[in-house]
Amino acid sequence: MSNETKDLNNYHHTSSYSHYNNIDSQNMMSLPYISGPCTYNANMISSQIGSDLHSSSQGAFGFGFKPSPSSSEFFNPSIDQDYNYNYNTSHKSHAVVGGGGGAIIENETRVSASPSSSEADHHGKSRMKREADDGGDEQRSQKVAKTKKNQEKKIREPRVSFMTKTEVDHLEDGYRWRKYGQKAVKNSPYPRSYYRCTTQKCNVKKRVERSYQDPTVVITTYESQHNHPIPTTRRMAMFSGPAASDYKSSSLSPFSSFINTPTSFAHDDLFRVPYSSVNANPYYQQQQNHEFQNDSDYELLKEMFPSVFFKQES
DNA sequence: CGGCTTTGACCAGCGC
DNA sequence: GCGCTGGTCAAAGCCG
Repeated sequence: MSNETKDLNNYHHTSSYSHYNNIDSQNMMSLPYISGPCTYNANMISSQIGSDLHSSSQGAFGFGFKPSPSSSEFFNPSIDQDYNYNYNTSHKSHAVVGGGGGAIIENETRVSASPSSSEADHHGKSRMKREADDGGDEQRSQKVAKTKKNQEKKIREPRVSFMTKTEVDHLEDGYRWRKYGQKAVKNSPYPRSYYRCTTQKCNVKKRVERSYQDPTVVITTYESQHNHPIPTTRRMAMFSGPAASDYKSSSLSPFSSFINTPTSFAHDDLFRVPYSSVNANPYYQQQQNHEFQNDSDYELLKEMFPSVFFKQES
């Protein structure tokens, strides 16, 4: 058990509960009931992805979870668009996935589209603060001015939230993260941990918090996008994955930890076992059921999660 | 010794 | 204006 897990356990039953704090539950979108092989409803996802993400030139959220096979059961991706789009739809459902390994897994997958300005403000603020701190107190006043300027330009990073049913708090996703903060969340017994990608010039952050409603669920929110391949050092040895330079061929993705296509885990036996029956690959769904309404939906998903699709198409 | 976590302090936004 | 809250910083400590 990780230190963080111990800490989280210590926080248990220390205060009252509220909602998924930063996950806008009212605006979250859930996938319909799924039985049998879990084919992810890519239609619903893609229709929620904003054009900002779609038009991203940096690729996509190139990450994939590597939860402990023994403890992690499932995870759900949701997309917290975090832009000023108006979504009038709100669906909620549960999926019951019959696992080939014998496990029955119940999950709820939501796509969140909650516009939020405070986050971006903090994002810009912190960057400004760091710049100012590097230069000493003299630049502190400049920081204020910069901050005001920055507020005029509210650049919001795309965010993707995943709800993962796992005992592991910090899921392995192939990237290296440095924890830079932990905060107690209002009305939640579980703290929220803040991580930053350790790669230089990569400002991807992620928040990890355990759902108060279901302590077995970990909510991971990624912010921004990696501008570098998955590092090959240390943890990557666990993946037996592609070389860092071979980013496009990586099998690691938000989907890949619960997708079991022959190519997805061909090199990772540990991966295959716990997710052997779960197929949530949207492309797989397209192939099997032709449920994509149009090519743009598929293309959109491809941009969001290229590592899945490159694997599929290779 | 480098990388990472911990943790109290700080700051800005927001609501009252 | 004040208090609350979320997000971040950074010093200190831990660990391999």
